[in-house]
Amino acid sequence: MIDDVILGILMEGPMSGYDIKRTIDQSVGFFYSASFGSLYPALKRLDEQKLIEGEETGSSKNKKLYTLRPEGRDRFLAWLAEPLTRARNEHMLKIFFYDYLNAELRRGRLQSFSGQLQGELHHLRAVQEIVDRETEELEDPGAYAHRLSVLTYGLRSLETVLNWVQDLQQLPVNQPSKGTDES
Amino acid sequence: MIDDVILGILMEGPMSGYDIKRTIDQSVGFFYSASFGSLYPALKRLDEQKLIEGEETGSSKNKKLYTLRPEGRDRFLAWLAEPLTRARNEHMLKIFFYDYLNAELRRGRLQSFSGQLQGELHHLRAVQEIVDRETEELEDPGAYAHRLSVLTYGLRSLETVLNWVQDLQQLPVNQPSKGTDES
DNA sequence: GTCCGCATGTAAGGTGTTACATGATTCT
DNA sequence: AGAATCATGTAACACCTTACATGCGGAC
Repeated sequence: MIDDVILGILMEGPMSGYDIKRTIDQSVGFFYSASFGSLYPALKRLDEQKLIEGEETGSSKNKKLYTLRPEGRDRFLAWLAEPLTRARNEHMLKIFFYDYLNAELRRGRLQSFSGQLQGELHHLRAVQEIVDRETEELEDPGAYAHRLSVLTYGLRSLETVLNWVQDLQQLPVNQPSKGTDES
Repeated sequence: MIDDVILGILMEGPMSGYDIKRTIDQSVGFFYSASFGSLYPALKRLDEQKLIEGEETGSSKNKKLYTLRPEGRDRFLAWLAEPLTRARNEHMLKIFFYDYLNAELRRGRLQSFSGQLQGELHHLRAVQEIVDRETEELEDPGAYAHRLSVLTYGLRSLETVLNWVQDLQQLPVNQPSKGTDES
Protein backbone atom coordinates (compact mmCIF):
# COMPACT_ATOMS: atom_id res chain seq x y z
CA MET A 1 0.00 0.00 0.00
CA ILE A 2 2.60 2.55 1.07
CA ASP A 3 4.66 1.63 -1.98
CA ASP A 4 1.93 2.73 -4.35
CA VAL A 5 1.34 5.92 -2.43
CA ILE A 6 5.02 6.79 -2.67
CA LEU A 7 5.04 6.09 -6.38
CA GLY A 8 1.94 8.25 -6.75
CA ILE A 9 3.55 11.12 -4.91
CA LEU A 10 6.69 10.82 -7.02
CA MET A 11 4.55 11.23 -10.16
CA GLU A 12 4.80 14.94 -9.33
CA GLY A 13 8.57 14.91 -9.53
CA PRO A 14 11.71 13.92 -7.59
CA MET A 15 11.58 14.32 -3.84
CA SER A 16 13.37 13.35 -0.64
CA GLY A 17 11.89 10.86 1.82
CA TYR A 18 11.23 13.67 4.22
CA ASP A 19 9.37 15.63 1.56
CA ILE A 20 7.33 12.59 0.61
CA LYS A 21 6.24 12.21 4.20
CA ARG A 22 5.28 15.87 4.42
CA THR A 23 3.43 15.70 1.11
CA ILE A 24 1.48 12.66 2.29
CA ASP A 25 0.55 14.36 5.55
CA GLN A 26 -0.60 17.49 3.81
CA SER A 27 -2.55 15.85 1.01
CA VAL A 28 -3.91 12.39 1.75
CA GLY A 29 -3.20 12.83 5.45
CA PHE A 30 -6.87 12.99 6.22
CA PHE A 31 -7.37 9.30 5.57
CA TYR A 32 -3.90 7.86 5.21
CA SER A 33 -0.79 8.26 7.28
CA ALA A 34 2.77 7.05 6.90
CA SER A 35 5.51 6.92 9.47
CA PHE A 36 9.22 7.22 8.76
CA GLY A 37 9.62 3.71 10.05
CA SER A 38 7.62 2.41 7.14
CA LEU A 39 8.58 5.05 4.62
CA TYR A 40 12.35 4.69 4.54
CA PRO A 41 12.39 0.90 4.30
CA ALA A 42 9.80 1.23 1.52
CA LEU A 43 12.03 3.65 -0.38
CA LYS A 44 14.92 1.24 -0.03
CA ARG A 45 12.74 -1.61 -1.29
CA LEU A 46 11.43 0.36 -4.24
CA ASP A 47 14.98 1.36 -5.11
CA GLU A 48 16.16 -2.26 -5.04
CA GLN A 49 13.22 -3.22 -7.23
CA LYS A 50 14.31 -0.55 -9.71
CA LEU A 51 10.95 1.18 -9.47
CA ILE A 52 12.51 4.41 -8.27
CA GLU A 53 16.03 5.76 -8.32
CA GLY A 54 17.64 7.34 -5.29
CA GLU A 55 20.63 9.59 -5.67
CA GLU A 56 22.63 11.33 -3.00
CA THR A 57 22.56 15.09 -3.21
CA GLY A 58 26.09 16.05 -2.24
CA SER A 59 24.41 19.08 -0.61
CA SER A 60 25.64 19.10 2.98
CA LYS A 61 23.00 16.92 4.68
CA ASN A 62 22.75 13.28 3.74
CA LYS A 63 19.63 14.06 1.76
CA LYS A 64 18.65 11.77 -1.11
CA LEU A 65 16.46 12.59 -4.06
CA TYR A 66 14.18 9.85 -5.30
CA THR A 67 13.03 9.82 -8.90
CA LEU A 68 10.25 7.68 -10.38
CA ARG A 69 11.48 5.21 -13.02
CA PRO A 70 9.24 4.18 -15.94
CA GLU A 71 8.78 0.74 -14.31
CA GLY A 72 7.57 2.43 -11.14
CA ARG A 73 5.19 4.55 -13.10
CA ASP A 74 3.78 1.41 -14.78
CA ARG A 75 3.38 -0.30 -11.46
CA PHE A 76 1.58 2.73 -10.04
CA LEU A 77 -0.77 3.02 -13.00
CA ALA A 78 -1.55 -0.70 -12.81
CA TRP A 79 -2.48 -0.33 -9.13
CA LEU A 80 -4.54 2.73 -9.98
CA ALA A 81 -6.47 0.86 -12.65
CA GLU A 82 -7.60 -1.92 -10.29
CA PRO A 83 -11.27 -1.88 -9.31
CA LEU A 84 -12.14 0.24 -6.29
CA THR A 85 -12.91 -1.50 -3.03
CA ARG A 86 -14.01 -0.08 0.27
CA ALA A 87 -11.43 -1.86 2.35
CA ARG A 88 -9.62 0.54 4.59
CA ASN A 89 -10.09 3.71 2.55
CA GLU A 90 -8.22 2.32 -0.40
CA HIS A 91 -10.91 3.93 -2.51
CA MET A 92 -10.12 7.43 -1.30
CA LEU A 93 -6.45 6.92 -1.85
CA LYS A 94 -6.98 5.75 -5.41
CA ILE A 95 -9.44 8.45 -6.31
CA PHE A 96 -7.00 11.03 -5.05
CA PHE A 97 -4.70 9.87 -7.84
CA TYR A 98 -7.48 9.37 -10.38
CA ASP A 99 -6.42 12.36 -12.46
CA TYR A 100 -3.61 10.06 -13.60
CA LEU A 101 -6.01 7.36 -14.79
CA ASN A 102 -7.36 7.47 -18.33
CA ALA A 103 -10.88 8.80 -18.53
CA GLU A 104 -12.58 5.72 -19.92
CA LEU A 105 -11.25 3.33 -17.29
CA ARG A 106 -11.96 5.93 -14.64
CA ARG A 107 -15.56 6.21 -15.75
CA GLY A 108 -15.97 2.43 -15.59
CA ARG A 109 -14.44 2.17 -12.15
CA LEU A 110 -16.53 4.99 -10.73
CA GLN A 111 -19.62 3.50 -12.32
CA SER A 112 -19.18 0.09 -10.75
CA PHE A 113 -18.09 1.63 -7.46
CA SER A 114 -21.24 3.68 -7.20
CA GLY A 115 -23.25 0.59 -8.12
CA GLN A 116 -21.53 -1.27 -5.34
CA LEU A 117 -22.27 1.54 -2.91
CA GLN A 118 -25.93 1.59 -3.94
CA GLY A 119 -26.10 -2.12 -3.30
CA GLU A 120 -24.64 -1.70 0.16
CA LEU A 121 -27.03 1.17 0.80
CA HIS A 122 -30.07 -0.90 -0.15
CA HIS A 123 -28.83 -3.67 2.06
CA LEU A 124 -28.24 -1.39 5.03
CA ARG A 125 -31.67 0.18 4.60
CA ALA A 126 -33.23 -3.25 4.65
CA VAL A 127 -31.27 -4.05 7.79
CA GLN A 128 -32.46 -0.85 9.38
CA GLU A 129 -36.10 -1.62 8.68
CA ILE A 130 -35.75 -4.99 10.34
CA VAL A 131 -33.89 -3.46 13.27
CA ASP A 132 -36.47 -0.69 13.60
CA ARG A 133 -39.28 -3.22 13.78
CA GLU A 134 -37.39 -5.26 16.35
CA THR A 135 -36.64 -2.13 18.36
CA GLU A 136 -40.32 -1.28 18.71
CA GLU A 137 -40.88 -4.51 20.59
CA LEU A 138 -38.26 -3.77 23.22
CA GLU A 139 -39.26 -2.62 26.68
CA ASP A 140 -36.42 -0.11 26.87
CA PRO A 141 -35.24 0.97 23.43
CA GLY A 142 -33.17 3.77 24.95
CA ALA A 143 -30.78 1.21 26.42
CA TYR A 144 -29.58 0.41 22.91
CA ALA A 145 -29.53 3.92 21.50
CA HIS A 146 -25.79 4.05 20.80
CA ARG A 147 -25.64 0.58 19.38
CA LEU A 148 -28.44 1.48 17.03
CA SER A 149 -26.96 4.82 16.18
CA VAL A 150 -23.97 3.29 14.45
CA LEU A 151 -26.38 1.90 11.89
CA THR A 152 -27.58 5.44 11.28
CA TYR A 153 -24.00 6.54 10.96
CA GLY A 154 -23.32 3.75 8.48
CA LEU A 155 -26.26 4.85 6.37
CA ARG A 156 -25.36 8.51 6.49
CA SER A 157 -21.74 7.98 5.64
CA LEU A 158 -22.67 5.61 2.83
CA GLU A 159 -25.01 8.28 1.49
CA THR A 160 -22.25 10.84 1.81
CA VAL A 161 -19.77 8.70 -0.13
CA LEU A 162 -22.34 7.81 -2.74
CA ASN A 163 -23.37 11.42 -3.32
CA TRP A 164 -19.76 12.39 -3.60
CA VAL A 165 -18.96 9.63 -6.09
CA GLN A 166 -21.98 10.60 -8.14
CA ASP A 167 -20.71 14.18 -8.21
CA LEU A 168 -17.39 12.86 -9.45
CA GLN A 169 -19.18 11.07 -12.25
CA GLN A 170 -20.66 14.39 -13.35
CA LEU A 171 -17.20 15.89 -13.76
CA PRO A 172 -16.33 16.96 -17.33
CA VAL A 173 -13.96 14.48 -18.94
CA ASN A 174 -10.31 15.39 -18.69
CA GLN A 175 -7.66 13.17 -20.18
CA PRO A 176 -4.70 12.77 -17.89
CA SER A 177 -1.62 14.72 -18.84
CA LYS A 178 0.87 12.32 -17.36
CA GLY A 179 -1.06 9.06 -17.06
CA THR A 180 -1.48 6.40 -19.74
CA ASP A 181 -3.85 3.75 -21.05
CA GLU A 182 -2.01 0.66 -19.99
CA SER A 183 -2.99 -2.34 -17.90
CA MET B 1 -8.03 -3.62 19.72
CA ILE B 2 -9.62 -6.97 18.93
CA ASP B 3 -9.31 -7.88 22.60
CA ASP B 4 -11.58 -5.05 23.65
CA VAL B 5 -14.06 -5.82 20.92
CA ILE B 6 -14.26 -9.43 22.07
CA LEU B 7 -14.77 -8.33 25.66
CA GLY B 8 -17.45 -5.92 24.49
CA ILE B 9 -19.28 -8.65 22.61
CA LEU B 10 -19.07 -10.96 25.61
CA MET B 11 -20.83 -8.31 27.72
CA GLU B 12 -23.99 -9.72 26.13
CA GLY B 13 -23.31 -13.17 27.48
CA PRO B 14 -21.22 -16.34 26.94
CA MET B 15 -20.44 -17.23 23.36
CA SER B 16 -18.21 -19.44 21.22
CA GLY B 17 -15.39 -18.00 19.12
CA TYR B 18 -17.36 -18.72 16.01
CA ASP B 19 -20.37 -16.86 17.40
CA ILE B 20 -18.22 -13.89 18.38
CA LYS B 21 -16.94 -13.66 14.83
CA ARG B 22 -20.46 -13.79 13.43
CA THR B 23 -21.68 -11.22 15.92
CA ILE B 24 -18.84 -8.89 14.98
CA ASP B 25 -19.57 -9.26 11.27
CA GLN B 26 -23.25 -8.60 11.75
CA SER B 27 -22.95 -5.66 14.10
CA VAL B 28 -19.76 -3.65 13.85
CA GLY B 29 -18.85 -5.33 10.56
CA PHE B 30 -19.45 -2.13 8.67
CA PHE B 31 -16.33 -0.53 10.03
CA TYR B 32 -14.45 -3.31 11.79
CA SER B 33 -13.59 -6.83 10.76
CA ALA B 34 -11.95 -9.73 12.52
CA SER B 35 -10.49 -12.88 11.06
CA PHE B 36 -10.30 -16.23 12.80
CA GLY B 37 -6.56 -15.99 12.58
CA SER B 38 -6.63 -13.07 14.97
CA LEU B 39 -9.71 -14.05 16.92
CA TYR B 40 -8.71 -17.45 18.25
CA PRO B 41 -5.25 -16.42 19.43
CA ALA B 42 -6.90 -13.41 21.08
CA LEU B 43 -9.33 -15.68 22.95
CA LYS B 44 -6.44 -17.82 24.10
CA ARG B 45 -4.58 -14.71 25.28
CA LEU B 46 -7.59 -13.31 27.11
CA ASP B 47 -8.14 -16.66 28.77
CA GLU B 48 -4.52 -16.82 29.96
CA GLN B 49 -4.86 -13.28 31.27
CA LYS B 50 -7.90 -14.41 33.25
CA LEU B 51 -10.07 -11.79 31.55
CA ILE B 52 -12.41 -14.40 30.16
CA GLU B 53 -13.05 -18.01 30.97
CA GLY B 54 -13.29 -20.67 28.31
CA GLU B 55 -14.92 -23.95 29.06
CA GLU B 56 -15.38 -26.93 26.80
CA THR B 57 -19.00 -27.72 26.15
CA GLY B 58 -19.06 -31.47 26.39
CA SER B 59 -21.92 -31.13 23.92
CA SER B 60 -20.69 -33.08 20.90
CA LYS B 61 -18.48 -30.60 19.00
CA ASN B 62 -15.18 -29.27 20.26
CA LYS B 63 -17.00 -26.05 20.88
CA LYS B 64 -15.92 -23.81 23.71
CA LEU B 65 -18.00 -21.26 25.52
CA TYR B 66 -16.26 -18.11 26.61
CA THR B 67 -17.56 -16.14 29.55
CA LEU B 68 -16.53 -12.65 30.57
CA ARG B 69 -14.83 -12.48 33.97
CA PRO B 70 -15.20 -9.42 36.22
CA GLU B 71 -11.57 -8.48 35.41
CA GLY B 72 -12.38 -8.56 31.70
CA ARG B 73 -15.41 -6.42 32.26
CA ASP B 74 -13.26 -3.88 34.12
CA ARG B 75 -10.70 -3.86 31.37
CA PHE B 76 -13.43 -3.33 28.76
CA LEU B 77 -15.03 -0.49 30.68
CA ALA B 78 -11.64 1.17 31.16
CA TRP B 79 -11.02 1.03 27.40
CA LEU B 80 -14.49 2.37 26.79
CA ALA B 81 -13.92 5.30 29.09
CA GLU B 82 -10.79 6.50 27.27
CA PRO B 83 -11.19 9.68 25.22
CA LEU B 84 -12.39 9.20 21.65
CA THR B 85 -9.88 9.58 18.86
CA ARG B 86 -10.39 9.43 15.13
CA ALA B 87 -7.63 6.94 14.43
CA ARG B 88 -8.91 4.07 12.34
CA ASN B 89 -12.56 4.20 13.31
CA GLU B 90 -11.81 3.54 16.93
CA HIS B 91 -14.44 6.15 17.66
CA MET B 92 -17.19 4.21 15.93
CA LEU B 93 -16.22 1.05 17.71
CA LYS B 94 -16.32 2.72 21.08
CA ILE B 95 -19.56 4.54 20.49
CA PHE B 96 -21.13 1.27 19.46
CA PHE B 97 -20.50 0.13 23.02
CA TYR B 98 -21.31 3.47 24.59
CA ASP B 99 -24.55 2.21 26.12
CA TYR B 100 -22.26 0.48 28.60
CA LEU B 101 -20.55 3.71 29.62
CA ASN B 102 -21.98 5.80 32.41
CA ALA B 103 -23.91 8.80 31.18
CA GLU B 104 -21.77 11.50 32.68
CA LEU B 105 -18.50 10.25 31.27
CA ARG B 106 -20.22 9.60 27.98
CA ARG B 107 -21.46 13.16 27.82
CA GLY B 108 -17.97 14.48 28.47
CA ARG B 109 -16.38 12.29 25.84
CA LEU B 110 -18.95 13.15 23.20
CA GLN B 111 -18.61 16.80 24.09
CA SER B 112 -14.86 16.91 23.60
CA PHE B 113 -15.09 14.67 20.55
CA SER B 114 -17.50 17.02 18.82
CA GLY B 115 -15.26 19.92 19.81
CA GLN B 116 -12.35 18.12 18.24
CA LEU B 117 -14.37 17.49 15.09
CA GLN B 118 -15.38 21.14 14.91
CA GLY B 119 -11.74 22.12 15.16
CA GLU B 120 -10.81 19.80 12.33
CA LEU B 121 -13.71 21.12 10.31
CA HIS B 122 -12.61 24.73 10.75
CA HIS B 123 -9.12 23.75 9.78
CA LEU B 124 -10.23 21.88 6.68
CA ARG B 125 -12.43 24.79 5.63
CA ALA B 126 -9.49 27.13 5.94
CA VAL B 127 -7.42 24.73 3.86
CA GLN B 128 -10.13 24.62 1.24
CA GLU B 129 -10.26 28.38 0.96
CA ILE B 130 -6.54 28.51 0.36
CA VAL B 131 -6.73 25.68 -2.14
CA ASP B 132 -9.68 27.31 -3.90
CA ARG B 133 -7.74 30.53 -4.31
CA GLU B 134 -4.71 28.67 -5.59
CA THR B 135 -6.87 26.68 -7.97
CA GLU B 136 -8.19 29.80 -9.64
CA GLU B 137 -4.71 30.69 -10.73
CA LEU B 138 -4.12 27.40 -12.54
CA GLU B 139 -4.30 27.19 -16.33
CA ASP B 140 -6.11 23.86 -16.23
CA PRO B 141 -7.97 23.31 -12.97
CA GLY B 142 -9.77 20.28 -14.43
CA ALA B 143 -6.52 18.35 -14.41
CA TYR B 144 -6.62 18.28 -10.62
CA ALA B 145 -10.32 17.69 -10.17
CA HIS B 146 -10.01 14.33 -8.40
CA ARG B 147 -7.17 15.44 -6.21
CA LEU B 148 -9.24 18.40 -5.13
CA SER B 149 -12.38 16.35 -4.71
CA VAL B 150 -10.93 14.38 -1.82
CA LEU B 151 -10.86 17.62 0.13
CA THR B 152 -14.56 17.96 -0.56
CA TYR B 153 -15.04 14.42 0.60
CA GLY B 154 -13.09 15.12 3.76
CA LEU B 155 -15.30 18.08 4.51
CA ARG B 156 -18.51 16.27 3.79
CA SER B 157 -17.64 13.24 5.83
CA LEU B 158 -16.47 15.41 8.70
CA GLU B 159 -19.80 17.23 8.56
CA THR B 160 -21.59 13.90 8.49
CA VAL B 161 -19.74 12.63 11.56
CA LEU B 162 -20.19 15.89 13.39
CA ASN B 163 -23.92 16.06 12.71
CA TRP B 164 -24.26 12.50 13.84
CA VAL B 165 -22.31 13.07 17.05
CA GLN B 166 -24.39 16.16 17.77
CA ASP B 167 -27.52 14.06 17.34
CA LEU B 168 -26.09 11.61 19.84
CA GLN B 169 -25.60 14.44 22.29
CA GLN B 170 -29.32 15.23 22.04
CA LEU B 171 -30.22 11.71 23.11
CA PRO B 172 -32.13 11.48 26.41
CA VAL B 173 -29.88 10.29 29.22
CA ASN B 174 -30.01 6.60 29.92
CA GLN B 175 -27.91 5.06 32.65
CA PRO B 176 -26.28 1.84 31.55
CA SER B 177 -27.88 -1.30 32.89
CA LYS B 178 -24.73 -3.38 32.88
CA GLY B 179 -21.94 -0.80 32.83
CA THR B 180 -20.43 0.92 35.82
CA ASP B 181 -18.85 4.14 37.01
CA GLU B 182 -15.34 2.95 37.45
CA SER B 183 -12.00 4.13 36.01
C1' DG C 1 24.60 28.44 21.72
C1' DT C 2 20.51 26.34 21.90
C1' DC C 3 16.34 24.99 19.90
C1' DC C 4 13.78 23.74 16.00
C1' DG C 5 13.19 21.81 11.56
C1' DC C 6 15.40 18.90 8.14
C1' DA C 7 17.14 14.40 7.22
C1' DT C 8 17.93 9.31 7.40
C1' DG C 9 17.83 5.11 9.30
C1' DT C 10 17.35 0.65 12.54
C1' DA C 11 15.28 -2.56 15.98
C1' DA C 12 11.73 -4.38 18.60
C1' DG C 13 7.33 -5.17 19.03
C1' DG C 14 2.40 -5.26 17.91
C1' DT C 15 -1.30 -6.59 15.08
C1' DG C 16 -3.34 -8.50 11.61
C1' DT C 17 -4.21 -11.45 7.21
C1' DT C 18 -4.05 -15.60 4.32
C1' DA C 19 -3.55 -20.13 3.78
C1' DC C 20 -3.43 -24.36 5.66
C1' DA C 21 -5.14 -28.31 8.46
C1' DT C 22 -8.74 -30.77 10.68
C1' DG C 23 -12.99 -32.45 11.95
C1' DA C 24 -18.18 -32.51 13.52
C1' DT C 25 -22.99 -31.58 12.45
C1' DT C 26 -26.93 -30.42 9.83
C1' DC C 27 -29.52 -29.99 5.74
C1' DT C 28 -31.04 -31.78 1.26
C1' DA D 1 -23.90 -39.35 0.38
C1' DG D 2 -22.45 -34.82 -0.37
C1' DA D 3 -22.50 -29.98 0.54
C1' DA D 4 -22.77 -26.26 3.48
C1' DT D 5 -22.08 -24.56 7.83
C1' DC D 6 -20.21 -24.89 12.37
C1' DA D 7 -15.95 -25.08 14.86
C1' DT D 8 -11.06 -24.55 16.26
C1' DG D 9 -6.53 -23.80 15.60
C1' DT D 10 -1.44 -22.96 13.63
C1' DA D 11 2.27 -21.00 10.67
C1' DA D 12 4.06 -17.91 7.57
C1' DC D 13 4.04 -13.70 6.21
C1' DA D 14 2.90 -8.71 5.60
C1' DC D 15 2.79 -4.51 7.34
C1' DC D 16 3.09 -0.85 10.29
C1' DT D 17 4.20 1.87 14.72
C1' DT D 18 7.10 3.46 18.42
C1' DA D 19 11.22 4.37 20.19
C1' DC D 20 15.78 4.93 19.53
C1' DA D 21 20.06 6.77 17.37
C1' DT D 22 22.44 10.23 14.79
C1' DG D 23 23.68 14.48 12.71
C1' DC D 24 23.37 19.03 9.78
C1' DG D 25 21.80 23.81 9.17
C1' DG D 26 19.32 27.93 10.11
C1' DA D 27 16.98 31.19 13.24
C1' DC D 28 16.89 33.88 17.33
